[in-house]
Amino acid sequence: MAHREARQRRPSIHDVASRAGVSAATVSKVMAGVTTVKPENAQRVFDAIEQLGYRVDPLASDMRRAKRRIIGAIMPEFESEFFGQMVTQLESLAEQRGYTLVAASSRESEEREKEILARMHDWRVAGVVLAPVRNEHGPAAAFMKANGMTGVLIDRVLSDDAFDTVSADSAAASAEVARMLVGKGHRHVLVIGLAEQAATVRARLDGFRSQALALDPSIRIDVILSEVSVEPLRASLRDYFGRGERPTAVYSLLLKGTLVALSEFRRRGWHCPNDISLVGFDDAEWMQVTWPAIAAVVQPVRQIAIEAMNLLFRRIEGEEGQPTARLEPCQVLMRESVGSPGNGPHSGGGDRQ
Amino acid sequence: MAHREARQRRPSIHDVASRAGVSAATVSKVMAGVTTVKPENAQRVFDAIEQLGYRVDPLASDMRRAKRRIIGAIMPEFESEFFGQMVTQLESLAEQRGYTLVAASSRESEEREKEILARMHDWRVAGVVLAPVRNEHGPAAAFMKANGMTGVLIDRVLSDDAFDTVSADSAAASAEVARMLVGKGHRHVLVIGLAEQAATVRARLDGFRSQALALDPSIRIDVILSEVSVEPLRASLRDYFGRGERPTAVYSLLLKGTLVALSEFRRRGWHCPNDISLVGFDDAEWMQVTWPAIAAVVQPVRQIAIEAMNLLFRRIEGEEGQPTARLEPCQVLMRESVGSPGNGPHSGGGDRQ
DNA sequence: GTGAAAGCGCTAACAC
DNA sequence: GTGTTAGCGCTTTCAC
Repeated sequence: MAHREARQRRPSIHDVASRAGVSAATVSKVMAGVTTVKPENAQRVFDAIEQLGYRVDPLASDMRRAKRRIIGAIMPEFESEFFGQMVTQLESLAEQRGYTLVAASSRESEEREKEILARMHDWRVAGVVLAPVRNEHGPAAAFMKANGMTGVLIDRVLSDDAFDTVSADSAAASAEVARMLVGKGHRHVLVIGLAEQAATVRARLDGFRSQALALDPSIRIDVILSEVSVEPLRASLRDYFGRGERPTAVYSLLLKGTLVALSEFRRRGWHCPNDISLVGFDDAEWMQVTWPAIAAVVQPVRQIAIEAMNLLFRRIEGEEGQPTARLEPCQVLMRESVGSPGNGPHSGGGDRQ
Repeated sequence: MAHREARQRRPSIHDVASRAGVSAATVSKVMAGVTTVKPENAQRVFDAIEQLGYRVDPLASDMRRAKRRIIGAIMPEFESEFFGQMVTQLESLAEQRGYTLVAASSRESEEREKEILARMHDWRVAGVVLAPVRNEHGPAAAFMKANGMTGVLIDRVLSDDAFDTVSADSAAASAEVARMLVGKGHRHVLVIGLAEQAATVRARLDGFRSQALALDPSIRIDVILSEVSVEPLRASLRDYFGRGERPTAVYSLLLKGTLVALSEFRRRGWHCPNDISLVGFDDAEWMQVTWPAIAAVVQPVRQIAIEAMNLLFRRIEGEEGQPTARLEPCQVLMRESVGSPGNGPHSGGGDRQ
């Protein structure tokens, strides 16, 4: 590596060309790996590149090409482990194919989601991985459709007539949760979630309910779905318990719900699993270190990312055909927050920790 | 909005120009807000833009300009709340100034960090916000320096002779933690951390130690610093407690350490704060819902992001002068995990829950 | 095998 | 006031 006290203008392909005594076109060919270049010249080009520390300008390069080697990723938020991992995976997969990932957060706003998409369209990204705020029927997907963008929908989606979709198999996971809870003897379960993310929540709910009822038709399943945000959910929950409802287990359909449930338990001095059991959709690192550890459904982030990118690149490369709707299997992690009812439920919040 | 069944080529500035009956240059001027354009023509341009749904191609635009309106952000990871929030903030601040943020994760690897930086350099980003894996003396900062890139260093940094730095005032926060713990009567405290992130950890450690010793010179402060990763820390901690060491409080200098401490407590059946107190650097959402809630130092993410972007843009706009080293104040959130020693320490892990 | 020429979509001088 | 010209740095025919 030559020691360049670099400042100002970086060497361009023409600098390399003149130093190697060839034309810019030849340099471009050498870099593209075209074999028809005389080995001797190729070597001189490589030498010049090395000496100058030359690197192609991806912008200029993309400018000329048909497709730009940029993938856009739109997530509802960056703050959670799930989407953090997702972006990390997507970034790495995009890189592997020589693409740059440009990630943006819609901050749980459909309006912003559409704006971001418009901006990505301006950038003429080759493809988009969209994790919609709500579901596949939002304005963002419509925008993509209307503008002929190529993309894949992930996470809060079930299936779409225009785009491939990839998400966790929530229904199957929920069914497994049902089997576990019923198996442990629970016959009164509260399910909490956010109605806004309609399709996915429905799947999780139905998966749980049908399996639970199949196992024991007399089981009682209460459901609290908050419309938009998490705070109303907290209020409803507080109200629900305040009315004297005493399910033996709570299944939260989303991470924030798990947090809310825990804090409400805490408020009442209930402990898991003696006073009540808890399972949450979505795992988090802290769940295995709390007292007790919280049982959770682990989403296959990596699988979703890999599958999404595979599908996306297939479309980018021009593959036609009906959109597919993939469901990747989850893993249910049993932990101590789930026990059998009757081992001292609601023993009165003995306040030892 | 005209209903365009968009496919293939988007309208270019020339399409707008010909439709408006002016030249491309005029369109460009109108969009740039130049006032010397005849109002009538300006109007026709606006109309054409609207009818065609025209939007500038930022790539092409940046291509021609001197500086590209792209800011690179490099974080050690995306999975934690802290960096997730940071990216969200940075993205929003960049947008406000008409820039696009391209975020990348170095995945805690200095080697990868340098590669990413090289790629950002290829992109000719206007500036970089770098949260280094280790500290300001790593290869990434050196690369930036050698290539005359403009940037700001954040988080795991103290000060630098080439770049502005912004980080949380760990020392002051740690001093406050010391005041609190000593104030509660703790005279034997274990501090845990990662040695790799040298400078910041030192600052936190020194801040704590000097304040604690100032308050009570006889206080005993044990320190466990794992070299590189968190797992050895767990082993050391297990060993430490296994030897029969019984501090009345633990101060973890990093989030993962807090998790490790909790899980080790748990393994031994200890509960906070009765058996041992715990404070961690870095807050997380779950910490307020566990039993008990975990006391934590909250980093001023937003302030750091704002300050970093201010400094960065000032440099981008050509401001010269000595690099500054900013420290933003933290907030110490007292929660139930901290109590007074002697209220039943090590009472023997009564295994309720 | 290689280079000249054209041009991706835009903006900035500089004429007119 | 506005259009012409000349690129930004690259890739891609298409002659030679």
